[in-house]
Amino acid sequence: MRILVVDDELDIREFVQYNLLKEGYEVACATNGREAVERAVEFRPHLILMDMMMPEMDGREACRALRANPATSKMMIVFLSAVCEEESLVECYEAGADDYITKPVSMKVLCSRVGAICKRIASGEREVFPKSSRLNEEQHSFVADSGEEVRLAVKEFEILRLLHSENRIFTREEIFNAVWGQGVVVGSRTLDVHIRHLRTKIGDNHISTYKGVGFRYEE
Amino acid sequence: MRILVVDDELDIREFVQYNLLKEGYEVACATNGREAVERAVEFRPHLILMDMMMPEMDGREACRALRANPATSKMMIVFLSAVCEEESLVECYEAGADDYITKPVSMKVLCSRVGAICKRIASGEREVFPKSSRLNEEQHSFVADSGEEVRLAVKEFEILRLLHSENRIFTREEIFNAVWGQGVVVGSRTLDVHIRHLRTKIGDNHISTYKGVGFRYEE
DNA sequence: CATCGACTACAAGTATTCGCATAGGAATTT
DNA sequence: AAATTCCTATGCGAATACTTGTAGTCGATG
Repeated sequence: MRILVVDDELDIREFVQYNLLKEGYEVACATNGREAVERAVEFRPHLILMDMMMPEMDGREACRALRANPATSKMMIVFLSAVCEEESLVECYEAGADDYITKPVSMKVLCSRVGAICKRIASGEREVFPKSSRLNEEQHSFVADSGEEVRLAVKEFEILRLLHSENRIFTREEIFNAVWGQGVVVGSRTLDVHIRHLRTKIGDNHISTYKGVGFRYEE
Repeated sequence: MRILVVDDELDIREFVQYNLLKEGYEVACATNGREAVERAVEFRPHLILMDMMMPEMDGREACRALRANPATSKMMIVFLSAVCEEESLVECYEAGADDYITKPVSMKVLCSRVGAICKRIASGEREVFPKSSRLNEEQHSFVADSGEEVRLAVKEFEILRLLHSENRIFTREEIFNAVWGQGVVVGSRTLDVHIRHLRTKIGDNHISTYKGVGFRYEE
Protein backbone atom coordinates (compact mmCIF):
# COMPACT_ATOMS: atom_id res chain seq x y z
CA MET A 1 0.00 0.00 0.00
CA ARG A 2 1.60 3.28 -1.14
CA ILE A 3 1.22 6.55 0.77
CA LEU A 4 2.24 10.02 -0.37
CA VAL A 5 3.09 12.42 2.44
CA VAL A 6 2.81 16.09 1.58
CA ASP A 7 4.05 18.76 3.99
CA ASP A 8 6.33 21.76 3.73
CA GLU A 9 7.98 21.14 7.09
CA LEU A 10 10.86 18.70 6.91
CA ASP A 11 10.46 17.55 10.54
CA ILE A 12 6.89 16.45 10.10
CA ARG A 13 7.57 14.76 6.75
CA GLU A 14 10.39 12.70 8.17
CA PHE A 15 8.54 11.84 11.34
CA VAL A 16 5.45 10.64 9.52
CA GLN A 17 7.46 8.89 6.82
CA TYR A 18 9.62 7.06 9.37
CA ASN A 19 6.62 5.74 11.26
CA LEU A 20 4.66 4.70 8.21
CA LEU A 21 7.68 2.88 6.79
CA LYS A 22 8.00 1.03 10.07
CA GLU A 23 4.37 -0.06 9.67
CA GLY A 24 5.25 -1.57 6.32
CA TYR A 25 3.87 1.06 3.96
CA GLU A 26 5.65 2.30 0.87
CA VAL A 27 6.11 6.05 1.29
CA ALA A 28 6.96 8.98 -0.95
CA CYS A 29 7.08 12.69 -0.09
CA ALA A 30 6.33 16.06 -1.58
CA THR A 31 6.86 19.52 -0.13
CA ASN A 32 4.00 21.44 -1.74
CA GLY A 33 0.83 21.05 -3.71
CA ARG A 34 2.39 21.27 -7.12
CA GLU A 35 4.92 18.57 -6.32
CA ALA A 36 2.15 16.48 -4.83
CA VAL A 37 0.16 16.52 -8.07
CA GLU A 38 3.19 15.45 -10.08
CA ARG A 39 4.29 12.74 -7.68
CA ALA A 40 0.76 11.40 -7.44
CA VAL A 41 0.83 10.62 -11.17
CA GLU A 42 4.19 8.83 -11.14
CA PHE A 43 4.07 7.20 -7.68
CA ARG A 44 0.41 6.17 -7.89
CA PRO A 45 -0.24 6.23 -4.14
CA HIS A 46 -3.34 4.65 -2.66
CA LEU A 47 -3.52 7.36 -0.03
CA ILE A 48 -2.35 10.96 0.09
CA LEU A 49 -1.72 12.52 3.50
CA MET A 50 -1.55 16.22 2.85
CA ASP A 51 -0.98 19.34 4.89
CA MET A 52 -3.39 22.19 4.40
CA MET A 53 -1.17 25.22 4.36
CA MET A 54 1.74 25.07 1.97
CA PRO A 55 3.65 27.44 -0.26
CA GLU A 56 3.28 27.35 -4.08
CA MET A 57 -0.03 25.49 -4.13
CA ASP A 58 -2.06 24.83 -1.01
CA GLY A 59 -3.97 21.72 -0.08
CA ARG A 60 -7.34 22.75 -1.43
CA GLU A 61 -5.99 23.65 -4.85
CA ALA A 62 -3.91 20.48 -5.02
CA CYS A 63 -6.96 18.45 -4.07
CA ARG A 64 -9.05 19.99 -6.81
CA ALA A 65 -6.25 19.41 -9.31
CA LEU A 66 -5.99 15.76 -8.30
CA ARG A 67 -9.72 15.25 -8.61
CA ALA A 68 -9.70 16.84 -12.05
CA ASN A 69 -7.24 14.35 -13.55
CA PRO A 70 -8.72 10.92 -14.30
CA ALA A 71 -5.44 9.23 -13.38
CA THR A 72 -5.55 10.55 -9.82
CA SER A 73 -9.18 11.41 -9.31
CA LYS A 74 -10.11 8.43 -7.19
CA MET A 75 -7.18 8.35 -4.79
CA MET A 76 -7.87 8.69 -1.08
CA ILE A 77 -7.01 12.20 0.03
CA VAL A 78 -6.75 12.91 3.75
CA PHE A 79 -5.87 16.30 5.12
CA LEU A 80 -3.54 16.53 8.06
CA SER A 81 -3.64 20.04 9.36
CA ALA A 82 -3.13 22.19 12.42
CA VAL A 83 -5.96 24.42 11.37
CA CYS A 84 -8.95 22.96 13.11
CA GLU A 85 -11.47 25.70 12.45
CA GLU A 86 -14.86 24.65 11.20
CA GLU A 87 -14.43 26.67 8.05
CA SER A 88 -11.32 25.01 6.79
CA LEU A 89 -12.86 21.61 7.45
CA VAL A 90 -15.81 22.45 5.26
CA GLU A 91 -13.48 23.86 2.64
CA CYS A 92 -11.56 20.62 2.58
CA TYR A 93 -14.61 18.52 1.97
CA GLU A 94 -15.77 20.94 -0.69
CA ALA A 95 -12.41 20.55 -2.39
CA GLY A 96 -13.04 16.81 -2.46
CA ALA A 97 -11.17 15.45 0.54
CA ASP A 98 -12.07 12.04 1.91
CA ASP A 99 -11.11 12.66 5.50
CA TYR A 100 -9.55 15.13 7.85
CA ILE A 101 -7.09 14.64 10.72
CA THR A 102 -6.18 17.50 13.07
CA LYS A 103 -2.62 18.11 14.14
CA PRO A 104 -1.00 17.54 16.54
CA VAL A 105 -1.68 13.84 16.46
CA SER A 106 0.10 10.91 18.07
CA MET A 107 1.63 8.33 15.78
CA LYS A 108 -0.59 5.72 17.34
CA VAL A 109 -3.73 7.56 16.36
CA LEU A 110 -2.39 8.38 12.91
CA CYS A 111 -1.38 4.80 12.23
CA SER A 112 -4.71 3.44 13.38
CA ARG A 113 -6.63 5.79 11.11
CA VAL A 114 -4.33 5.11 8.19
CA GLY A 115 -4.75 1.41 8.86
CA ALA A 116 -8.52 1.74 8.81
CA ILE A 117 -8.41 3.59 5.50
CA CYS A 118 -6.08 1.04 3.93
CA LYS A 119 -8.34 -1.77 5.03
CA ARG A 120 -11.22 -0.11 3.21
CA ILE A 121 -9.12 0.19 0.09
CA ALA A 122 -7.82 -3.37 0.30
CA SER A 123 -11.35 -4.72 0.70
CA GLY A 124 -12.27 -3.15 -2.59
CA GLU A 125 -14.94 -1.01 -0.95
CA ARG A 126 -13.28 1.92 -2.55
CA GLU A 127 -11.63 1.79 -5.93
CA VAL A 128 -8.51 3.91 -5.96
CA PHE A 129 -7.24 3.53 -9.50
CA PRO A 130 -9.35 3.96 -12.58
CA LYS A 131 -9.74 0.94 -14.85
CA SER A 132 -7.48 1.25 -17.84
CA SER A 133 -9.69 -0.96 -19.96
CA ARG A 134 -13.10 0.11 -21.15
CA LEU A 135 -16.16 -1.26 -22.81
CA ASN A 136 -17.29 0.44 -25.97
CA GLU A 137 -21.05 0.34 -25.73
CA GLU A 138 -21.59 1.65 -29.25
CA GLN A 139 -19.43 -0.94 -30.89
CA HIS A 140 -20.05 -3.88 -28.60
CA SER A 141 -16.35 -4.18 -28.05
CA PHE A 142 -13.76 -4.30 -25.32
CA VAL A 143 -10.79 -1.94 -25.45
CA ALA A 144 -7.76 -3.32 -23.62
CA ASP A 145 -5.29 -1.02 -21.90
CA SER A 146 -2.93 -1.63 -24.79
CA GLY A 147 -5.52 0.02 -26.99
CA GLU A 148 -6.46 -2.98 -29.10
CA GLU A 149 -10.11 -3.63 -29.59
CA VAL A 150 -11.94 -6.94 -29.46
CA ARG A 151 -15.43 -7.51 -30.78
CA LEU A 152 -17.71 -9.38 -28.43
CA ALA A 153 -20.85 -11.43 -29.01
CA VAL A 154 -24.07 -10.26 -27.36
CA LYS A 155 -24.06 -12.57 -24.35
CA GLU A 156 -20.35 -12.09 -23.83
CA PHE A 157 -20.75 -8.36 -23.93
CA GLU A 158 -23.62 -8.34 -21.48
CA ILE A 159 -21.78 -10.51 -19.01
CA LEU A 160 -18.66 -8.40 -19.24
CA ARG A 161 -20.66 -5.20 -18.95
CA LEU A 162 -22.08 -6.43 -15.68
CA LEU A 163 -18.76 -7.58 -14.26
CA HIS A 164 -17.01 -4.43 -15.43
CA SER A 165 -19.59 -2.11 -13.94
CA GLU A 166 -18.65 -2.66 -10.34
CA ASN A 167 -15.52 -3.67 -8.56
CA ARG A 168 -16.93 -6.62 -6.67
CA ILE A 169 -17.81 -10.28 -6.94
CA PHE A 170 -21.01 -11.11 -8.80
CA THR A 171 -22.73 -14.36 -7.92
CA ARG A 172 -23.79 -16.73 -10.64
CA GLU A 173 -27.39 -16.00 -9.79
CA GLU A 174 -26.88 -12.27 -10.21
CA ILE A 175 -25.31 -12.80 -13.59
CA PHE A 176 -28.12 -15.07 -14.76
CA ASN A 177 -30.73 -12.57 -13.63
CA ALA A 178 -28.99 -9.64 -15.26
CA VAL A 179 -28.13 -11.28 -18.57
CA TRP A 180 -30.82 -13.88 -19.18
CA GLY A 181 -33.62 -12.40 -17.11
CA GLN A 182 -35.36 -13.75 -14.04
CA GLY A 183 -37.55 -16.41 -15.57
CA VAL A 184 -35.18 -17.97 -18.06
CA VAL A 185 -33.30 -21.04 -16.98
CA VAL A 186 -30.18 -22.28 -18.71
CA GLY A 187 -27.66 -24.81 -17.59
CA SER A 188 -24.95 -23.72 -15.23
CA ARG A 189 -22.29 -24.85 -17.71
CA THR A 190 -23.44 -22.17 -20.15
CA LEU A 191 -22.06 -19.38 -18.05
CA ASP A 192 -18.74 -21.18 -17.72
CA VAL A 193 -18.44 -21.44 -21.47
CA HIS A 194 -19.13 -17.75 -21.97
CA ILE A 195 -16.64 -16.90 -19.26
CA ARG A 196 -14.08 -19.05 -21.01
CA HIS A 197 -14.75 -17.35 -24.33
CA LEU A 198 -14.34 -13.98 -22.65
CA ARG A 199 -11.08 -15.07 -21.10
CA THR A 200 -9.66 -16.18 -24.41
CA LYS A 201 -10.73 -12.91 -26.01
CA ILE A 202 -9.69 -10.37 -23.39
CA GLY A 203 -6.92 -12.22 -21.59
CA ASP A 204 -6.91 -14.76 -18.81
CA ASN A 205 -6.00 -12.41 -15.97
CA HIS A 206 -9.04 -10.19 -16.07
CA ILE A 207 -11.84 -12.37 -14.81
CA SER A 208 -11.09 -14.28 -11.65
CA THR A 209 -13.36 -16.90 -10.18
CA TYR A 210 -14.17 -17.14 -6.51
CA LYS A 211 -15.10 -20.74 -5.91
CA GLY A 212 -18.55 -21.09 -4.46
CA VAL A 213 -19.15 -17.35 -4.67
CA GLY A 214 -18.98 -16.03 -8.20
CA PHE A 215 -16.87 -14.07 -10.66
CA ARG A 216 -15.16 -10.71 -10.56
CA TYR A 217 -13.48 -8.40 -13.04
CA GLU A 218 -10.02 -7.19 -12.07
CA GLU A 219 -7.22 -4.91 -13.27
CA MET B 1 -0.59 9.96 -33.56
CA ARG B 2 -0.02 13.61 -34.58
CA ILE B 3 0.12 16.47 -32.06
CA LEU B 4 0.15 20.20 -32.79
CA VAL B 5 1.89 22.31 -30.13
CA VAL B 6 0.86 25.95 -30.02
CA ASP B 7 2.72 28.44 -27.82
CA ASP B 8 4.31 31.82 -28.38
CA GLU B 9 7.33 31.06 -26.19
CA LEU B 10 10.10 29.24 -28.05
CA ASP B 11 11.43 27.55 -24.89
CA ILE B 12 8.16 25.91 -24.07
CA ARG B 13 7.49 24.84 -27.66
CA GLU B 14 10.86 23.16 -27.97
CA PHE B 15 10.66 21.55 -24.56
CA VAL B 16 7.24 20.06 -25.18
CA GLN B 17 8.05 19.08 -28.76
CA TYR B 18 11.29 17.35 -27.77
CA ASN B 19 9.60 15.27 -25.11
CA LEU B 20 6.61 14.30 -27.21
CA LEU B 21 8.89 13.28 -30.08
CA LYS B 22 10.80 11.09 -27.64
CA GLU B 23 7.51 9.42 -26.74
CA GLY B 24 6.98 8.56 -30.37
CA TYR B 25 4.44 11.17 -31.39
CA GLU B 26 4.57 13.13 -34.62
CA VAL B 27 4.78 16.80 -33.67
CA ALA B 28 4.25 20.13 -35.42
CA CYS B 29 4.34 23.64 -33.93
CA ALA B 30 2.64 26.99 -34.29
CA THR B 31 3.38 30.27 -32.51
CA ASN B 32 -0.06 31.83 -32.37
CA GLY B 33 -3.72 31.15 -32.92
CA ARG B 34 -3.81 32.14 -36.55
CA GLU B 35 -0.92 29.86 -37.43
CA ALA B 36 -2.53 27.10 -35.39
CA VAL B 37 -5.69 27.20 -37.46
CA GLU B 38 -3.70 27.03 -40.70
CA ARG B 39 -1.41 24.26 -39.57
CA ALA B 40 -4.31 22.25 -38.19
CA VAL B 41 -5.76 22.01 -41.70
CA GLU B 42 -2.54 20.89 -43.41
CA PHE B 43 -1.01 18.80 -40.60
CA ARG B 44 -4.27 17.14 -39.57
CA PRO B 45 -3.27 16.56 -35.92
CA HIS B 46 -5.24 14.26 -33.67
CA LEU B 47 -4.57 16.49 -30.69
CA ILE B 48 -3.86 20.19 -30.31
CA LEU B 49 -1.98 21.36 -27.20
CA MET B 50 -2.51 25.08 -27.08
CA ASP B 51 -1.45 27.94 -24.84
CA MET B 52 -4.15 30.32 -23.71
CA MET B 53 -2.51 33.70 -24.02
CA MET B 54 -0.91 34.41 -27.37
CA PRO B 55 -0.41 37.38 -29.67
CA GLU B 56 -2.37 37.75 -32.93
CA MET B 57 -5.12 35.35 -31.97
CA ASP B 58 -5.54 33.89 -28.49
CA GLY B 59 -6.54 30.36 -27.53
CA ARG B 60 -10.24 30.93 -27.15
CA GLU B 61 -10.60 32.54 -30.55
CA ALA B 62 -8.47 29.87 -32.21
CA CYS B 63 -10.55 27.19 -30.54
CA ARG B 64 -13.78 28.66 -31.82
CA ALA B 65 -12.30 29.01 -35.30
CA LEU B 66 -11.21 25.37 -35.31
CA ARG B 67 -14.63 24.23 -34.16
CA ALA B 68 -16.27 26.24 -36.92
CA ASN B 69 -14.38 24.48 -39.73
CA PRO B 70 -15.68 20.99 -40.53
CA ALA B 71 -12.17 19.82 -41.41
CA THR B 72 -10.88 20.58 -37.92
CA SER B 73 -14.04 20.70 -35.84
CA LYS B 74 -13.65 17.34 -34.19
CA MET B 75 -9.99 17.45 -33.23
CA MET B 76 -9.07 17.14 -29.57
CA ILE B 77 -8.19 20.55 -28.20
CA VAL B 78 -6.43 20.78 -24.84
CA PHE B 79 -5.42 24.07 -23.26
CA LEU B 80 -2.10 24.29 -21.53
CA SER B 81 -2.03 27.47 -19.56
CA ALA B 82 -0.48 29.20 -16.58
CA VAL B 83 -3.72 30.99 -15.88
CA CYS B 84 -5.48 28.82 -13.35
CA GLU B 85 -8.32 31.13 -12.46
CA GLU B 86 -11.78 29.64 -12.41
CA GLU B 87 -12.98 32.10 -15.00
CA SER B 88 -10.51 31.22 -17.70
CA LEU B 89 -11.23 27.54 -17.17
CA VAL B 90 -14.91 28.08 -17.74
CA GLU B 91 -14.14 30.27 -20.75
CA CYS B 92 -12.07 27.50 -22.25
CA TYR B 93 -14.81 24.95 -22.00
CA GLU B 94 -17.28 27.46 -23.41
CA ALA B 95 -14.96 27.99 -26.35
CA GLY B 96 -15.16 24.24 -26.96
CA ALA B 97 -12.02 22.87 -25.32
CA ASP B 98 -11.87 19.18 -24.46
CA ASP B 99 -9.52 19.46 -21.51
CA TYR B 100 -7.40 21.84 -19.55
CA ILE B 101 -3.90 21.42 -18.09
CA THR B 102 -2.37 24.05 -15.80
CA LYS B 103 1.22 25.16 -16.24
CA PRO B 104 3.81 24.59 -15.00
CA VAL B 105 3.53 20.88 -15.47
CA SER B 106 6.16 18.13 -15.41
CA MET B 107 6.77 16.20 -18.61
CA LYS B 108 5.74 13.03 -16.81
CA VAL B 109 2.33 14.43 -15.99
CA LEU B 110 1.90 15.90 -19.44
CA CYS B 111 2.84 12.65 -21.15
CA SER B 112 0.52 10.63 -18.99
CA ARG B 113 -2.42 12.86 -19.80
CA VAL B 114 -1.57 13.01 -23.48
CA GLY B 115 -1.31 9.21 -23.43
CA ALA B 116 -4.74 8.92 -21.87
CA ILE B 117 -6.24 11.18 -24.54
CA CYS B 118 -4.57 9.28 -27.36
CA LYS B 119 -5.91 6.01 -26.03
CA ARG B 120 -9.40 7.43 -26.16
CA ILE B 121 -8.87 8.45 -29.76
CA ALA B 122 -7.32 5.12 -30.75
CA SER B 123 -10.21 3.22 -29.23
CA GLY B 124 -12.65 5.02 -31.48
CA GLU B 125 -14.50 6.51 -28.54
CA ARG B 126 -13.93 9.85 -30.15
CA GLU B 127 -13.85 10.44 -33.87
CA VAL B 128 -11.23 13.05 -34.70
CA PHE B 129 -11.47 13.38 -38.44
CA PRO B 130 -14.60 13.86 -40.48
CA LYS B 131 -15.57 11.07 -42.86
CA SER B 132 -13.91 11.39 -46.23
CA SER B 133 -16.92 9.98 -48.01
CA ARG B 134 -20.15 11.90 -48.04
CA LEU B 135 -23.73 11.78 -49.19
CA ASN B 136 -25.14 14.13 -51.77
CA GLU B 137 -28.69 14.95 -50.66
CA GLU B 138 -29.78 16.57 -53.92
CA GLN B 139 -28.44 13.89 -56.22
CA HIS B 140 -29.36 11.01 -53.90
CA SER B 141 -25.85 9.78 -54.42
CA PHE B 142 -22.83 8.61 -52.49
CA VAL B 143 -19.44 10.22 -53.11
CA ALA B 144 -16.55 7.91 -52.23
CA ASP B 145 -13.23 9.23 -50.98
CA SER B 146 -11.79 8.50 -54.42
CA GLY B 147 -14.27 11.04 -55.81
CA GLU B 148 -16.44 8.74 -57.88
CA GLU B 149 -20.15 9.14 -57.43
CA VAL B 150 -22.75 6.40 -57.23
CA ARG B 151 -26.45 6.96 -57.66
CA LEU B 152 -28.61 5.32 -55.00
CA ALA B 153 -32.24 4.29 -54.87
CA VAL B 154 -34.50 5.96 -52.31
CA LYS B 155 -34.52 3.21 -49.71
CA GLU B 156 -30.81 2.59 -50.17
CA PHE B 157 -30.11 6.26 -49.70
CA GLU B 158 -32.21 6.54 -46.58
CA ILE B 159 -30.58 3.54 -44.98
CA LEU B 160 -27.11 4.81 -45.80
CA ARG B 161 -27.97 8.29 -44.59
CA LEU B 162 -28.88 6.87 -41.22
CA LEU B 163 -25.81 4.66 -40.92
CA HIS B 164 -23.55 7.45 -42.16
CA SER B 165 -24.89 9.99 -39.68
CA GLU B 166 -23.32 8.51 -36.58
CA ASN B 167 -20.31 6.41 -35.80
CA ARG B 168 -22.10 3.60 -34.03
CA ILE B 169 -24.07 0.41 -34.48
CA PHE B 170 -27.69 0.82 -35.52
CA THR B 171 -30.06 -1.99 -34.62
CA ARG B 172 -32.36 -3.44 -37.23
CA GLU B 173 -35.29 -2.00 -35.34
CA GLU B 174 -33.80 1.48 -35.42
CA ILE B 175 -33.28 1.23 -39.14
CA PHE B 176 -36.82 0.02 -39.75
CA ASN B 177 -38.25 2.83 -37.66
CA ALA B 178 -36.15 5.48 -39.33
CA VAL B 179 -36.59 4.33 -42.93
CA TRP B 180 -40.01 2.68 -43.08
CA GLY B 181 -41.70 4.34 -40.12
CA GLN B 182 -43.00 2.88 -36.90
CA GLY B 183 -46.17 1.17 -38.09
CA VAL B 184 -44.98 -0.36 -41.32
CA VAL B 185 -43.88 -3.96 -41.25
CA VAL B 186 -41.74 -5.52 -43.94
CA GLY B 187 -39.96 -8.81 -43.96
CA SER B 188 -36.73 -9.02 -42.08
CA ARG B 189 -34.82 -10.21 -45.16
CA THR B 190 -35.78 -7.07 -47.01
CA LEU B 191 -33.27 -5.05 -45.10
CA ASP B 192 -30.58 -7.59 -45.91
CA VAL B 193 -31.35 -7.23 -49.59
CA HIS B 194 -30.96 -3.46 -49.45
CA ILE B 195 -27.77 -3.80 -47.46
CA ARG B 196 -26.44 -6.14 -50.12
CA HIS B 197 -27.31 -3.67 -52.86
CA LEU B 198 -25.56 -0.93 -50.93
CA ARG B 199 -22.50 -3.07 -50.44
CA THR B 200 -22.22 -3.87 -54.12
CA LYS B 201 -22.57 -0.19 -54.97
CA ILE B 202 -20.31 1.47 -52.41
CA GLY B 203 -17.89 -1.34 -51.64
CA ASP B 204 -17.96 -4.27 -49.28
CA ASN B 205 -15.77 -2.80 -46.56
CA HIS B 206 -17.98 0.09 -45.56
CA ILE B 207 -20.94 -1.53 -43.89
CA SER B 208 -20.10 -4.14 -41.30
CA THR B 209 -22.64 -6.33 -39.58
CA TYR B 210 -22.63 -7.10 -35.90
CA LYS B 211 -24.47 -10.38 -35.56
CA GLY B 212 -27.41 -10.08 -33.22
CA VAL B 213 -26.87 -6.36 -32.83
CA GLY B 214 -27.10 -4.45 -36.08
CA PHE B 215 -25.14 -2.66 -38.80
CA ARG B 216 -22.54 0.06 -38.77
CA TYR B 217 -20.88 2.32 -41.32
CA GLU B 218 -17.09 2.45 -41.20
CA GLU B 219 -14.14 4.22 -42.78
C1' DC C 1 -6.62 -39.82 1.87
C1' DA C 2 -11.12 -40.35 0.38
C1' DT C 3 -15.03 -37.74 -0.77
C1' DC C 4 -17.66 -34.14 -2.26
C1' DG C 5 -18.87 -29.96 -4.44
C1' DA C 6 -17.71 -26.64 -7.67
C1' DC C 7 -15.20 -25.11 -11.61
C1' DT C 8 -12.90 -26.06 -16.28
C1' DA C 9 -12.07 -28.00 -20.79
C1' DC C 10 -13.48 -30.12 -24.76
C1' DA C 11 -16.68 -31.65 -28.04
C1' DA C 12 -20.79 -31.91 -30.05
C1' DG C 13 -25.38 -30.50 -30.84
C1' DT C 14 -29.06 -26.86 -31.37
C1' DA C 15 -30.75 -22.41 -32.44
C1' DT C 16 -30.40 -17.99 -34.50
C1' DT C 17 -29.05 -14.79 -37.67
C1' DC C 18 -27.27 -13.39 -41.94
C1' DG C 19 -26.07 -13.52 -46.93
C1' DC C 20 -27.44 -14.56 -51.28
C1' DA C 21 -30.12 -15.99 -55.33
C1' DT C 22 -34.26 -15.73 -57.24
C1' DA C 23 -38.70 -13.85 -58.44
C1' DG C 24 -43.01 -11.21 -58.75
C1' DG C 25 -45.16 -6.89 -58.55
C1' DA C 26 -45.02 -1.70 -58.16
C1' DA C 27 -43.23 2.54 -59.70
C1' DT C 28 -40.84 5.21 -62.95
C1' DT C 29 -38.87 6.23 -67.26
C1' DT C 30 -38.49 5.93 -72.25
C1' DA D 1 -47.10 0.46 -74.03
C1' DA D 2 -42.72 -1.31 -73.29
C1' DA D 3 -38.62 -1.20 -70.83
C1' DT D 4 -36.20 -0.34 -66.92
C1' DT D 5 -35.47 0.30 -62.29
C1' DC D 6 -36.85 -0.31 -57.66
C1' DC D 7 -39.04 -2.59 -53.71
C1' DT D 8 -40.44 -6.59 -51.20
C1' DA D 9 -40.95 -11.59 -50.27
C1' DT D 10 -39.15 -16.13 -49.66
C1' DG D 11 -36.28 -20.15 -49.12
C1' DC D 12 -32.07 -22.27 -48.21
C1' DG D 13 -27.19 -22.73 -47.17
C1' DA D 14 -23.57 -20.87 -44.37
C1' DA D 15 -21.78 -18.67 -40.56
C1' DT D 16 -22.08 -17.50 -36.04
C1' DA D 17 -23.72 -17.72 -31.42
C1' DC D 18 -25.55 -20.30 -27.82
C1' DT D 19 -26.43 -24.45 -24.98
C1' DT D 20 -25.67 -28.95 -23.14
C1' DG D 21 -23.23 -33.36 -21.96
C1' DT D 22 -19.33 -35.73 -20.52
C1' DA D 23 -15.21 -36.11 -18.41
C1' DG D 24 -11.62 -34.33 -15.89
C1' DT D 25 -9.36 -31.01 -12.44
C1' DC D 26 -8.95 -28.54 -8.30
C1' DG D 27 -9.34 -27.53 -3.51
C1' DA D 28 -11.59 -27.75 0.82
C1' DT D 29 -13.20 -30.79 4.57
C1' DG D 30 -13.70 -34.34 7.67
